Amino acid sequence: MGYGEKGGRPPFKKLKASTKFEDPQKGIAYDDDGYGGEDAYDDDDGKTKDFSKLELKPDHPNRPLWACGNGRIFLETFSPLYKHAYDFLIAIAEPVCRPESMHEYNLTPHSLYAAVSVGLETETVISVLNKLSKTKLPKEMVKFIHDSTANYGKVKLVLKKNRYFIESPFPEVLKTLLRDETISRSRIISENVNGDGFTISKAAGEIEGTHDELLNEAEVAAVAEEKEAHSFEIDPSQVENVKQRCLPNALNYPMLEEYDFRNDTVNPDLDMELKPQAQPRPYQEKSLSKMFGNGRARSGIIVLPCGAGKSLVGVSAACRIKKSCLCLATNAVSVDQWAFQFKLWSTIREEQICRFTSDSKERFRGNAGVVVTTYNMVAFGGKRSEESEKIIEEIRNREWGLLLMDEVHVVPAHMFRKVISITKSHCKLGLTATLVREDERITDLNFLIGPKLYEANWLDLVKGGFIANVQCAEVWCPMTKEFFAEYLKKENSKKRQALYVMNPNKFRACEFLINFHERTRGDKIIVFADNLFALTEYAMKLRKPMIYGATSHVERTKILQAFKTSKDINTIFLSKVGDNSIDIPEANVIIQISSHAGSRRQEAQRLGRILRAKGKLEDRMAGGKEEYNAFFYSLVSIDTQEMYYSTKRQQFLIDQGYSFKVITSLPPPDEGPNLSYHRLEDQLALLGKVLSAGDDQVGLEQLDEDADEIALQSARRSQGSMSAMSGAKGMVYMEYSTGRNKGQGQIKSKPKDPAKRHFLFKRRYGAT
DNA sequence: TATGCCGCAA
DNA sequence: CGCGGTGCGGCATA
Repeated sequence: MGYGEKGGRPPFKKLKASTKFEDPQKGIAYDDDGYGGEDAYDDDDGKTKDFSKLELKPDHPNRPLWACGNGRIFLETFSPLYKHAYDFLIAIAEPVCRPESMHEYNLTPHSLYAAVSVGLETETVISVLNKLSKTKLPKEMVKFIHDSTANYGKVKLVLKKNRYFIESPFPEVLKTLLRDETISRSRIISENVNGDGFTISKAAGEIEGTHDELLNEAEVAAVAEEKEAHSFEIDPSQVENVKQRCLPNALNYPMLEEYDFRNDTVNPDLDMELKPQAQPRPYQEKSLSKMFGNGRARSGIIVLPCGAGKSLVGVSAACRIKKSCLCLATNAVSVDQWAFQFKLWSTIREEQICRFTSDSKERFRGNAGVVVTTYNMVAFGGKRSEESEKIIEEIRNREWGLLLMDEVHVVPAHMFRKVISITKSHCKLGLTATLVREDERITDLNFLIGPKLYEANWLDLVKGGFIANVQCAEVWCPMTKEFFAEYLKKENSKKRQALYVMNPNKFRACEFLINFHERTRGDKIIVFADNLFALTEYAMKLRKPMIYGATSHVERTKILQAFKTSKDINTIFLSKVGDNSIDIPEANVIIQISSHAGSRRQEAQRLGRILRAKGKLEDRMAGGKEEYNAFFYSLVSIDTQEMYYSTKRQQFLIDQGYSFKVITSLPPPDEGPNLSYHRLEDQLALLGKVLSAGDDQVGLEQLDEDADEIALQSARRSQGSMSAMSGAKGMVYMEYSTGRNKGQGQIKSKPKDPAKRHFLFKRRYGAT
């Protein structure tokens, strides 16, 4: 009995025969590839390191993949099959980490869901994986793929004449779904039903000419399968709930949403084509082929870096569907840009595209058109002006062919739910530069919009010359003695932040970098600071223009115009306003002097600002052979909290495939006297300013609901001078504050964030 | 009566 | 949790 198994397949002997490695663990442990050792994967359950089950194929050097039993897949980027393998992996797995020579991917139920959504079949996934893999696929992996995909693609959500239907070729599947309480409650009983209570219809489907070779077989099979479809109707307001019930973590019949736009005779056509000069690049074409692979429009998300031309993808999609399109952006500026892009790339007529924002309420003529507006306008729940009320009513009542959603990663999930419940659309396309978010709401996006259809690899786009080649560097600035002494004294995180951001050595490094890039390279520089105080101090001292929230619209455009055109304005300072929507293609250097506690999203966004620099830069540097044409610096004060956050952000960039450099000697010693704050007394003056400003803010923060405290604070502030504020007195105040809290027993009900607590108190509170 | 600017709310 | 965006009402201007 036991012998049968053993005799059938002796894995160890076979392994030894087929490789020259004596010890399989050592042989495949990547150390020889300089892959960074095993420590990086300690978070795993340990299976990653257990390579004993892998059997190397005789021709393994020709195959680019390592597949592990726990769902991890590693891809050698130097393989001649890299391109094929990349396209395939990105379709079936989640990229974890994509450095230069080795990519890491993870198979998840969601990633496999996405794979099936773009038309891949279970057996295709397994056979292609097997073909690319250096080893025979682990049994666990094959089983996992089978288990995860068995039910995918069996159920569809279809919008017909403003009514939603759940459709499937398998009536027994529909019965299974209806056994779920949520779904059966959402059902609407309609006429024309058969004995099972389902409507039967012909589900026709034609295949479009161009195909991805990998998808071809699967698609033919898929189309052949659906000769007739059974369906039942559901309540439009319950669509999201029903979708959620169908997800892999619940009933596990994820619904596909596809729009058979060519056979939609109910909704009026919109006459628009791509202009001949609009030539999508290969990766843009690829995104579109994933979306339209089977002649219908699939809902989902396309991930392209900023500056890689997301808008052309969006406009192209709208031009293929040729139905009314609702385009959502994050703010009014972005709305203008989208309207402009539609006019630029497509033949849409002026009166058929309109913007809907607080100050431009346009309406399109005829029975179809494109409306560009913001998420806020659609989701806004408060009282609207009469005009807005009318337009929003039109948006509600219309059946949209395409719901085009820009920057889906920045929109809160509840906003999406609202938008999607308000609008009725056949197809939803989400565009984003990154799916990384601090909160883990990505999974929401998966069912609110659809699976990820395509994700471009940044490094490949760099190599293809489509986006700029960026040098990322972290500049480590030592704290000056005086600033560090104060830093150690402070417990309040606000004050500490002020100190490490205003660190004179950081300022000098910043000044040096600006001078260097302005004078020796003729670059255009953006300096980012989250902290308003630091932003103004830096900008004033260096006499550079700055833009923040309070900067008027007129002023903003004036500054940006000067930055773009004038030879004299080469550096601008931006607050968080610059993170989104301010479009500055001219800039090719970014310096961060402070950033939000390790927000990877912010990092990606800012990096995106300079990625599009490519084309123009080449003109400017004609002849000179530059390896890098864009620069991204993060300035960090050594031995402060910043160091902790920066690790997180670094990891993000490394995961994205950027090499990271740490610079420790900026500014160079001989630059000393040429830069600000060379003299100790200047540094001390700055310190005084920081301390008093910090105290002021602390005061305001503590004011809240307590009247006595307000009186105390204003009295304290009226003492004014910085000497009264600094040193011992500041400490006295802190003790007073914590002591009071403790006395009233508020610590239990309202504990302070551990990170902000003074290290001396941490242990005590933690213990109780 | 149309327009632009400001402060407020969530 | 602070900062920024957004729509809207109110107010003043021409």
